[in-house]
Amino acid sequence: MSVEKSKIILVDDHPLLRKGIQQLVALEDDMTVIAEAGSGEQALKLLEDEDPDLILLDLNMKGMDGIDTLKAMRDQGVVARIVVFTVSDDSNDVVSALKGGADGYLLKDMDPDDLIARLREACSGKMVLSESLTELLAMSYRVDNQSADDVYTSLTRREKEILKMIADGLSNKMIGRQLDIVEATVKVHVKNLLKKLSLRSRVEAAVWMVKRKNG
Amino acid sequence: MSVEKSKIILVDDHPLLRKGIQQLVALEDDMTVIAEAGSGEQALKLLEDEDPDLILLDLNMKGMDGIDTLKAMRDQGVVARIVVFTVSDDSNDVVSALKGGADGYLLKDMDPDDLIARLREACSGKMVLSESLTELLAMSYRVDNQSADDVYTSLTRREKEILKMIADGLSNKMIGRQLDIVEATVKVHVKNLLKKLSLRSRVEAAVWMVKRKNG
DNA sequence: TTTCTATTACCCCTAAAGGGGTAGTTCTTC
DNA sequence: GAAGAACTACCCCTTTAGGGGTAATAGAAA
Repeated sequence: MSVEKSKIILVDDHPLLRKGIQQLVALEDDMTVIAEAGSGEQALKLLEDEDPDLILLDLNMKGMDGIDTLKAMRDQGVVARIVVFTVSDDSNDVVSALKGGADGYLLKDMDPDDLIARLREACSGKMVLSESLTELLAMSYRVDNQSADDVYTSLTRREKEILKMIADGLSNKMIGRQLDIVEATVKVHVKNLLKKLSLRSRVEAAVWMVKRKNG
Repeated sequence: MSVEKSKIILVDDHPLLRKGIQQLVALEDDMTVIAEAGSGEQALKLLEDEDPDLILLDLNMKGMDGIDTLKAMRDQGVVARIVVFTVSDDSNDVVSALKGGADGYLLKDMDPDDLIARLREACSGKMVLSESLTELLAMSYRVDNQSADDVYTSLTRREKEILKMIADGLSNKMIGRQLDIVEATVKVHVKNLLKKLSLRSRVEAAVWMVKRKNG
């Protein structure tokens, strides 16, 4: 009797990419794709019946996003190794995936043969990360120990209010008029929120806010 | 003698996706993938030797982006049908792709069988569009006559470069250092790009840029 | 050739931003 | 009631941003 094949589940909303990986895996004799899901919800349902060794999970999906799916899987007690497989090399995504219990983070932009090798490593229990992420991870630890969302909640009501207005392109004077306080007071709030967010200018604050909302 | 197969070139920076499509097409007897490119530059070089009937082009690539590649192809006199194949359902992308001379716009998030059918239609000269884009196109005509992308493309190379840096939070002085030009010159470019984009400050410009990219 | 655009660099100026401080008020929390 | 956080308002100051102008240079287009 031959060695048991590693059972893999693919979660990605692109049928084509699933097909590509599925056919790639099919060429190997030590692993097999036992199921596919096109959404987080579908994947969670699938896991009620299936017991895979590895789940390859896309982050950028319609509906429930990858990070939420990941967390839900862990909450559901899924013991399979979960490897995030995405195009995003945003440090926030990487960090929150790892904090959410991911066993790996691979970028889609990789060589097919490389992918197979990484999947094999992941099945054997190794943590797999794309090379280009190493530096990025180091950065994210150095720059902000505290995840982006924690920092935001540390802002006061007024600061959040003003941050939103900054992202709308309002000047301090205009914000003051809007809130019926003097410009000098607005500047105090801006000063404080920049410090809390470790940002150097209102431009960075605006970008931070926009990316946080829909990036 | 059998009918000639339609010759297809794939342009996408994800090897896996290329593989998926390539194998999918291989199952059909009326079309064949004759070449693949992982970047816009590579694709343009390829077209010096190859004469495909259809080019399937990803928008979101590293280096030269899809729209620029598309335009460059048309400038080079490429007569093949060019179908954009991407994840982006941003109306700006759709409009500028069509204005750039695309013969179709398909979302990656589609059924494999559907894709094959659409490719076949495209080869036969039909314009192919994903269903979900219809409403979006209507919207883009209703809301703003001048699409955001037209404005963007009206920027010079230098202005685009500086706009990106603004979105990264750099000050004029830092941009100058980066580009090895004096701050005063940077200010000239900022002044001009703000005017072209009808924006009132670098904060608005930064937000505009971020939203344009991933909003 | 001439014309036009892009890029560079400088002049002028005002407005806006940001960082430091002190200090009064209100409201909650211990 | 005391302590602390939040919000307000002002002082000081320097740096940055933005809008107007002129002008030289290089390269592409007509």
